[in-house]
Amino acid sequence: MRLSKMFLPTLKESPATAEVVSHKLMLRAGMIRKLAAGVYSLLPMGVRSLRKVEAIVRSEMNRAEAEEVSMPVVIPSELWKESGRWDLYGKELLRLKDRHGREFCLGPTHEEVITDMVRGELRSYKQLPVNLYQIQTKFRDEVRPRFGLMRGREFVMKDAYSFHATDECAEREYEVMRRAYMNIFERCGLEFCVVEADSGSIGGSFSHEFMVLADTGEDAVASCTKCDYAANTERAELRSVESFKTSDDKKIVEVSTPGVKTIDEVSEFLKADPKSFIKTLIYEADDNVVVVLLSGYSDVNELKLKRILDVDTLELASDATIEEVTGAPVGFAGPVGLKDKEVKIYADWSVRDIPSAITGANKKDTHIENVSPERDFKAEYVDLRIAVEGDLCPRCEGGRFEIRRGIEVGHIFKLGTKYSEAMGAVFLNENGKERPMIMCCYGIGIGRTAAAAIEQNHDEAGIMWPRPLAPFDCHIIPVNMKDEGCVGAAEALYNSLKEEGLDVLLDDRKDRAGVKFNDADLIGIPVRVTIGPKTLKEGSLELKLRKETDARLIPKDKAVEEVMAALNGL
RNA sequence: CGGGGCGUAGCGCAGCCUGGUAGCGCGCCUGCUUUGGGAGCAGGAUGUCGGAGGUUCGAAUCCUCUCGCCCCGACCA
Repeated sequence: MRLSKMFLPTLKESPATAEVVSHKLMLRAGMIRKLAAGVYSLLPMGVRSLRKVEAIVRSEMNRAEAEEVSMPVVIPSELWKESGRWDLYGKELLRLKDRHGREFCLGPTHEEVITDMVRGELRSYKQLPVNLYQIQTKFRDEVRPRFGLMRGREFVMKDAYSFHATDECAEREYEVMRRAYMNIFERCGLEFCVVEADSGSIGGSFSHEFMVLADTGEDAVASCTKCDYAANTERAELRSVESFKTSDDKKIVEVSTPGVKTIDEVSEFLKADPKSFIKTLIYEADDNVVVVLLSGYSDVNELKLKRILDVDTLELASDATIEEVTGAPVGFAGPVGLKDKEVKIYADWSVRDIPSAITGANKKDTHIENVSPERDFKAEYVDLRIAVEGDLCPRCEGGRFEIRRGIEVGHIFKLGTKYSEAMGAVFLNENGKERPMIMCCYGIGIGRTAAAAIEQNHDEAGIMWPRPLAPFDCHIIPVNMKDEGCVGAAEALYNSLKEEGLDVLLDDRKDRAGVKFNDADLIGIPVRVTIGPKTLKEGSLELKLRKETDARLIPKDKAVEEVMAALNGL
């Protein structure tokens, strides 16, 4: 491609609204432009780079013998009503009506459509398994889209769905896909890790996320320093505490704490360590009220709580409910004495580790000291906290958690029969018995992967594309467009490299060298060849890798081989 | 949804408090010079000041409503 003819509007300054590096650089490098919140157009440079991601994804999916299909973006509401998600999915599902008033939605994910596609067609265990995928635009009306392609409302996703006759078969395919995903992200040149994850509203029995490690990541990953356990912190299990720490038998005493409510305030007021507090939270779960206890320094993991309670909705109780349950204003709740009120108390394991605790007294302006969990209240002990740095690993002896930030670029789920049962996707097994198909699904954010690659590969001057994702392989810069030798050599190299099958960018604009160099650094093509009159006189050109600071001279008549060699070394 | 902020030229911003005929830098166009890390000089074009209503002799500026965008939180495959 000739840069003089390319639609490549680069920017010197970052638009004010961009916050993260990948977003800023994608805007500056002329890859994307915003149309509305979370909705972007891809410019030629953006398309090129996303196509590279798609090509890698497609080739690995095909190699794993999944088959490509293409499903509609506009989906009739009936399918979503069948699965039950029309009512459960919430506002993220963009709903619309056609001219007849029939309801549709824009597909945020395609379990319903694919299930509808195979049911009726696949009737026998002999026709299973199948694995179908597509690369397609999705729409999710996110509450807060941000960071450009990282979290858009409209985005390109590769989604795959497999159908099986048996659990074993489903799990085998899950493993095949896990490997395919590892190949994909390795081929993209990304530093990533695979973690256990929560399956969220998509449902299912287990799932793994593929996380590109980057400080700007929206997810936190806990990984063991000793064994290979790694999980999203919203999922990470913690080591259980089986026995109570013995208390020293002091009697409970009330202390007056006028107007002092939060753990910080009370610990300051009583000159007590926050670790000796039991934090009491009151939740409304579906239609019930539950009380949750944690050690004073930890935070509740609402996903774990939701799973334990097996409820759809969970939120902190209103002030009125808290007063009703505890008999005291907000800020003085505690577990002691609550047993009369028919509320279920769940305590995190960490509470067992506090022999003599301070809690609210369920009485205005009052706390109590010397509370002994075993002696003074009954609770069900479960894993409820969010994992933090230094927590003990649940899987090995002596390992501890390390917490890092990650960008979720891929997610695979074993769904089980959630959709096949709801939608009647059944087959006949060897015994002629009707059974729901076992399903798995597998997703990759294409644009997000490209964005994550930039987060991981950039410097002050711009993008440093990993070769496999780069919009072009080689960038040729004739330094002076009025120098015939210079232009001639550039044209010749441009043509030869194209003949080698490379994607080549020739900066044939009549601009000064500085402009070209700065744009080159910004758009980040991995190999750059500079052709200037000075070195040309000696029969050489300059070859520079974007990731290295220094250029080296190469003989003009060996230029093609040198460029190929440099690319192969990347 | 709660809290905060911003909408003025393609981009980045000033002007608003204290009302008086819209400005700066970059970019863009023309010409000459320049040509190895975002050139210099000269000339030039570009605005429903997000929108609607109001106050006023007069509104980018004050008031009301509204739309859009961004950040933090809540929420979320």
